[in-house]
Amino acid sequence: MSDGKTTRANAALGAVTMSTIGRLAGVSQVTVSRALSTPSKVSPQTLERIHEAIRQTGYVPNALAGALASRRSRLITALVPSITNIVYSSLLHGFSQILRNDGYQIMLAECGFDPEEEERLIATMLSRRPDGMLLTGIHHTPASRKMLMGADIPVVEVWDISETPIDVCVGFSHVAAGAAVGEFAGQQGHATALTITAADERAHRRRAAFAEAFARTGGQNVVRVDCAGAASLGVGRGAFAQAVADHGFTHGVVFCSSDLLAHGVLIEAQAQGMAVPGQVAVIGFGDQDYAAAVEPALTTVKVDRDELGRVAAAQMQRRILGETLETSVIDLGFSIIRRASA
Amino acid sequence: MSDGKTTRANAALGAVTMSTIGRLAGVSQVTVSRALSTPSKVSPQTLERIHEAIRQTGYVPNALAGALASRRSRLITALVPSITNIVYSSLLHGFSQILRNDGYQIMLAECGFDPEEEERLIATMLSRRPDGMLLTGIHHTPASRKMLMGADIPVVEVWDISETPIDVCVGFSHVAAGAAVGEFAGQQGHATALTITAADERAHRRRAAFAEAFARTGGQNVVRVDCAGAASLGVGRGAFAQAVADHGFTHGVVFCSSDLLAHGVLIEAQAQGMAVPGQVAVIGFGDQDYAAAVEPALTTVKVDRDELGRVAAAQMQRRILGETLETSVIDLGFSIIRRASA
DNA sequence: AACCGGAATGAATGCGCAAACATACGTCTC
DNA sequence: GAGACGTATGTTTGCGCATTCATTCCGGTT
Repeated sequence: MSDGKTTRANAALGAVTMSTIGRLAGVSQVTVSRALSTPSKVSPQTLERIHEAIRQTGYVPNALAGALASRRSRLITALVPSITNIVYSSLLHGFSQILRNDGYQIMLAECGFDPEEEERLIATMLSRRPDGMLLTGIHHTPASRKMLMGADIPVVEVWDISETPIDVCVGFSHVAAGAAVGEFAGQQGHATALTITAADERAHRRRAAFAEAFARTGGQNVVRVDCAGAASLGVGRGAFAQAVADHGFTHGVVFCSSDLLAHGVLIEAQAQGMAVPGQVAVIGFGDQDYAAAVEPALTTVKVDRDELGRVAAAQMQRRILGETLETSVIDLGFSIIRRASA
Repeated sequence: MSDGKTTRANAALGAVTMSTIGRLAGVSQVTVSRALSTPSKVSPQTLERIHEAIRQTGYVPNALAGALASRRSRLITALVPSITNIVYSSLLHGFSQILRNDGYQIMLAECGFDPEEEERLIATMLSRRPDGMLLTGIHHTPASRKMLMGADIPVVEVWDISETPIDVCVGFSHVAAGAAVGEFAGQQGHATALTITAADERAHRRRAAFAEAFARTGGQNVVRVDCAGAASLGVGRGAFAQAVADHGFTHGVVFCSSDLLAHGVLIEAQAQGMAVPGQVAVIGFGDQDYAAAVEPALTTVKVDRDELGRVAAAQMQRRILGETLETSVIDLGFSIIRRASA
């Protein structure tokens, strides 16, 4: 026992440390450390005594101290615009599950859609010395980029693809997705389109690509309704009602930036007695679990979020292991799921 | 400068520490520490030099080391059954916001509805030495309780109330809520009720209380459908279809354990041509934002989740400041929001 | 018998910071 | 002008652990 003084101080504070356990088991602190991280290097009898001491005291290792000493925190931070938005939280599901199995903890934070707020959060998160970081989207402030590159940890950007990723990015092209829906709508022979778009930069990129492709494929005109806040069923209803009332939208195709908005449109169209898809065709985005369950079932754009989370996790693992990745941009694509609504 | 050796080692590793900053600014490490935590104790000129050095190097403080030295991590962990379930994630919203303003970071984890999994997560979370912990629900394994009481940190349990909280609990009585809906349904003169309940222990307590109160208030019989997995719109539709097909449920009141399930019931009832609320009355739980936006608008039980998050945060703050609280159980109640569906 | 090599353990050190204590140099008071 | 006090800084120490480098003890070799 090397640290009589230390353990006395601990006792006064009531804190149980590795030294406490060691003293109870008749070994030194190092042996306890080994028993927990590399048990094969400790004899079975010693291991048993150590575990007994841990059981008796209810000892919980101090990961802060461990991380400080080893320079590995086994912590991965994730930054999403909104945890209440199922698009992002479901993506995290696959991601966390895989990394949890590797012994990593995920620390989550919500940055809204504001790059400045994101920058502040990146700074506080980096102060916890994570072993890796997951970001949503590819647009970050210059200061954020600088901090991240200086941090020298793997950074995975998801839900979009970029020519110039910070490190690795996994996602799909929002422009391609919007354009694909625009062509789909145009080919169905609609003359008029309505876009309902939430306050999300990526949604607006899809909208712009949609409008361009719709016009190119024979569409005549596009009515545009942008929503200020977060998407919700009520916002979708309201936006559609507004398009009908203010813009005289009575026939055509509606492209919503999320299934939630599209669902709101379905409800409002039904309330107004408009036939879907006969009079109004509705297309959502995201293929949420309810998209197939609504009436009529929703035509939408599917992005495999579970797969996205899994691939992001796999890339994170490989980067943590120090592998230099050949491809740093992974495009997972999307698909249009055609159901009854359009 | 006391630590020439240390700084040399740092330089080799490329790590910027307080000593690095101090050297650049011509002061000691302590002064840098003071500049960041108590700037009023440092002269303006020194402060300026320190900030300049921080800017140049892109220094980010190491919160792990700070927490280890000060024994305060400025970290609060929260454990919820599911982050994709908006009931819990919206509750966290108010909670995080308040504590973030106090300089606390929130670390989130998802435990499903499994106490064993919760126990494992509590252990890993405690290893990060949080300054406080938020738990969902009041049922935890004995080992969990022991760890938490031993950790000597504030623990706030939310979304339920208990006779024997670990520390503080903030919520409402699920039994009282279920009973209130049961009476409400009985008084409307329905003879038959259908309960659709997700796999959630609290939801089942509400269901049982509902059935008891419904019978007491004149109800004749209760059809019971329990769902295995998580609630969703599709599951609600399916459960209602099953009740109609297998149990011959054609008239009466439906009490769902969540608004999501209730929404599914609305859609299925409409698809089957059943009038709501004329033939079938539907009652949800949670008062989600879409409850008012669906057709017909959903009658439901409202729990002020924002308020709940805020109160939980306030209690956490006070306990962290060391105040011994008079009341450790706070019942926030609930209310039945009567809309068109029942 | 001298040697080797592996298994099990321990001593010493430092991760980056905050807290306690110490010092230097003023300014104000009687 | 001696003491008291305040402001700005520095020195020292240790938080609890992982890492590195010994050390001891063993059975097996030659």
